[in-house]
Amino acid sequence: MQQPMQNRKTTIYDIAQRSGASASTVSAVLNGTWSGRRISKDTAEHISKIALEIGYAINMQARGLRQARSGMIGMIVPTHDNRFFSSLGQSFDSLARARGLCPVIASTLRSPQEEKRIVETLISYAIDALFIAGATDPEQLGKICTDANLKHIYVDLPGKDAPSVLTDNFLGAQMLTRKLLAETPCRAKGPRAKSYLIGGTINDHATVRRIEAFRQTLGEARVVVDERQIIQCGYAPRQAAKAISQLYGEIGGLPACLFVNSLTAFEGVMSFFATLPASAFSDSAIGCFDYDPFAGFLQFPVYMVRQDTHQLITKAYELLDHDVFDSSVHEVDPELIEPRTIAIENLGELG
Amino acid sequence: MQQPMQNRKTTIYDIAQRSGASASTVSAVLNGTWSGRRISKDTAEHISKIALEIGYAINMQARGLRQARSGMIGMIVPTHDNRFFSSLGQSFDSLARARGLCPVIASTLRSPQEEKRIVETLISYAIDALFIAGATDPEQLGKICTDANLKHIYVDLPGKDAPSVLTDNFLGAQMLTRKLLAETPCRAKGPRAKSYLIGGTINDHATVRRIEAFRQTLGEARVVVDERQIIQCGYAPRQAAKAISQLYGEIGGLPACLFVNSLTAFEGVMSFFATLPASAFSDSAIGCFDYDPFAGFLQFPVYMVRQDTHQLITKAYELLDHDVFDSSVHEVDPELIEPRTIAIENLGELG
DNA sequence: ATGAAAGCGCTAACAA
DNA sequence: TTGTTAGCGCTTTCAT
Repeated sequence: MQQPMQNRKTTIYDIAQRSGASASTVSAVLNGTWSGRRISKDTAEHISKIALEIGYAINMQARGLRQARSGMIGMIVPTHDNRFFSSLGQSFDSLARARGLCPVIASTLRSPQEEKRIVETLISYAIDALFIAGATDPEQLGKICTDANLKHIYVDLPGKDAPSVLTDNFLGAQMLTRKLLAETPCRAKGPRAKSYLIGGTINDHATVRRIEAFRQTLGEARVVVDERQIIQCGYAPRQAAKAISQLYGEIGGLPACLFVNSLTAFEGVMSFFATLPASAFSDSAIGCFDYDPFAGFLQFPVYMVRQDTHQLITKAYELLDHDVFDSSVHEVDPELIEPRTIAIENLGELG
Repeated sequence: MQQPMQNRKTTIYDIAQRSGASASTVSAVLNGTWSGRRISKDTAEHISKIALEIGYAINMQARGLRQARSGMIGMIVPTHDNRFFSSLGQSFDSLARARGLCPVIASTLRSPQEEKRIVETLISYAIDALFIAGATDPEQLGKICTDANLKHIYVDLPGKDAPSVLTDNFLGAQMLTRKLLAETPCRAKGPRAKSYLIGGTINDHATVRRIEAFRQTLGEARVVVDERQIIQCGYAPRQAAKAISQLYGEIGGLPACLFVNSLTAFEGVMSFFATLPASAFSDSAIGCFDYDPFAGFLQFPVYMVRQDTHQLITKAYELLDHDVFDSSVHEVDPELIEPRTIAIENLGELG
C-alpha cells in the first residue's frame, strides 16, 4: 500500500501515474534522452509540466546507482583555509557547476592517512573524477585511483600515473629572485650581504623547483649559494618565525635578499618582523612566493608571485574533457606582483 | 553470467560467496550492526578479513538509496575564496569527518538563483543536513529545506524557521568602535572629525547589527551619527575604493575614525590608500570588522575583529546532535585583534 | 512512439 | 545465529 503520508518523496512513478505514461517514458523525458527515444513532443511537454507542478526532484543516488557514477567530482586539498587552495577551490566549484557536476572539496590536513581515507570515501560515493591538489603521498593516491578506475588529475604537484597541471615554479622563482636582486640595496655587508630562501620542505616538488631557480638565478649573478642559505623549515608560521629569528641573530640583521617560500611561512616571518624597528628593513629586498593583497602594503615593499589558480583548474578540466590520461605535464605561468598593488581580478564586483 | 572483467566492483555478494555467509550477514558485519543481529564473532572476523583482502569498498549510493540518506552533510557559502568562509569551511570539513560524514561545501556567489539550484542539487543527493552560511535569500532556502524535510542550520545569519548560530556582531562592532574612539587622534578638525562606517549592505543582518552598535557607541560618546556617515557600498573592493576616494575628496582627507565593514571592502580601501602619502593616516584611527594577519602590519595601525569560526561551526554541529530544530539564536563572541599581532591560532604547526 | 521488466548494491523485515 | 526476500528510485534493453 502506498503510504499516504506527506513524507514520501515524489518519484517518477507518481508522475507516470498522473500523466498516464510509463515510468520509463517519464525517466527519458526528465533526463533529456527523450529525443533519442522518439517520444512525442506533446508527451514530453506534458510530463515536464506535471513534474514541475508537483515539485519533482530527482533522486541522484538512485540514478547514480543505476549508472555507476554520481555526477559528483572531487578535489582534495591540504586545507580550505589558505588563499591559494581556497582560490583553486572557488574555480573548481564554479567550473564544476558550469558543467552540471556537483563539486566536493575535501581537506586532508597534509596527513597521508587522511588522504587515503578521503579518497576512498570519495570513491565509495562514485565520484566521476578527482583532482589531487597538494597531496603528501601522490603515489599512494594514484594507485588507489587507478585500482578503482577513477580518472584523476594532479594539480599543483606532479604525478607519475596521470596528467599534472602545475604552476611554472621555476619561472616564478626566477622572476622573483631576479626582481629581488635588482632591488637589493648594496649597503648590506659581510654575512648580511647574502641571499636567503626560507620555508617549504624538500619533499615538495614546488619547493624543489623554486630552489633550483633561486640557485640558478643567483649563479647567473656569479653568486654561489651554500646550504645554509636555503632554510627548509616547513610551511608552519611558528617554525618560520623561529628560523628567521635565528638567522637574524646569526648574521646580525636581515639579509640583503630574502625569498620567503609561502604565505604561511611569511606570516611567521612577520610575527618576528613585528619586533624589529622600521630601520631594520632598509637594507633588504623581501619577496614571497604567494599572494596576499595586504602583504603588498606593509611597512616595507614585498614582491609577490601569484599563481593563476583559475587557469590551473581550467586546464585540469580541459584534460578531463579531452580524455587525456597520459602522464603529461602542463605548466601555467604565474605573475609577479609589485608592492603597493592589488591584483586587478580582486577588484571585481564579488567579494 | 558474472563478468570476469577486472572492472566489476566487488560487492557484498562476492564476499558472501567467498565466506559462505549470506549477503545480509556480510552487510551487517560490514556496517557494524552485526552485534545487534547476534552474529558470532568468528563469522564477523572471518568476513571482515575477507573484505580487507579483496579490497572491498562499500557503494555509498546503494546504501544511501536504501536508507534514504547519504552520509553527506552540506554547507553553502558565498565564496570559498574568502578568509572567513574558508575558515568556516575548514572547521565544517574537519568536524564532519570526525563524525563520519562526508562534507560538501558549495559556493553560491551571492546569487539567489544559484542558492536555490545548489540547495536543490544537494537535496537530490539526499544530504543529511545543511548549514546555510551567507545566503542572500534565507527565507527561500528555508522553505525548500522544510519542504524536503531537510534539517538545516543558519550560520552567520539569522533564519526564521530553524536554529541560527551567529557572531555577536553587536559586541564586536561595539568593541571595535570603542577602541577606535579611544585611539582617535584629536587633531582632525571640521568634517574630518567625524566617524565613518564603510562597506556592507542593509539587506545583511550582520551589517545591520554592526551599524546599530556603531551608532549606539558613538551615541554614548554624545556624538550623533547622520546618514552620510554610514556608507553602504556593498562588499566589492572596487565599490569600496570608489566610496573612500569620494569621501576623501568631500571632507578633504581621511576621517578621524574609519570602521571598515569587511576585509573585501578593506582591500578596496587599501587600493585607494596606496595612492596617499604616509602622512595622510596620522590623524585617523582605522579598524576592520574581519581579520587578515597582514592587515595588522600595514603602515598604520589597523584594529580588527576576528570571528570565532571554529566555535560557530562547533555550535552548529551541537545543535544537530541535540536535535534542536526550533528557531533559537545562538551567539558566539568575536575577538578584538590589536595591530602588530598575529592571532595565536595561526601560528600552529599546520599551514 | 511507448511500455514491461530486470537490475544497480545495499539494508531490513521476517523466517527459520 | 543466520538466510530469504523484497524493495529503495532510477535507467535501459527489449518488445510491441
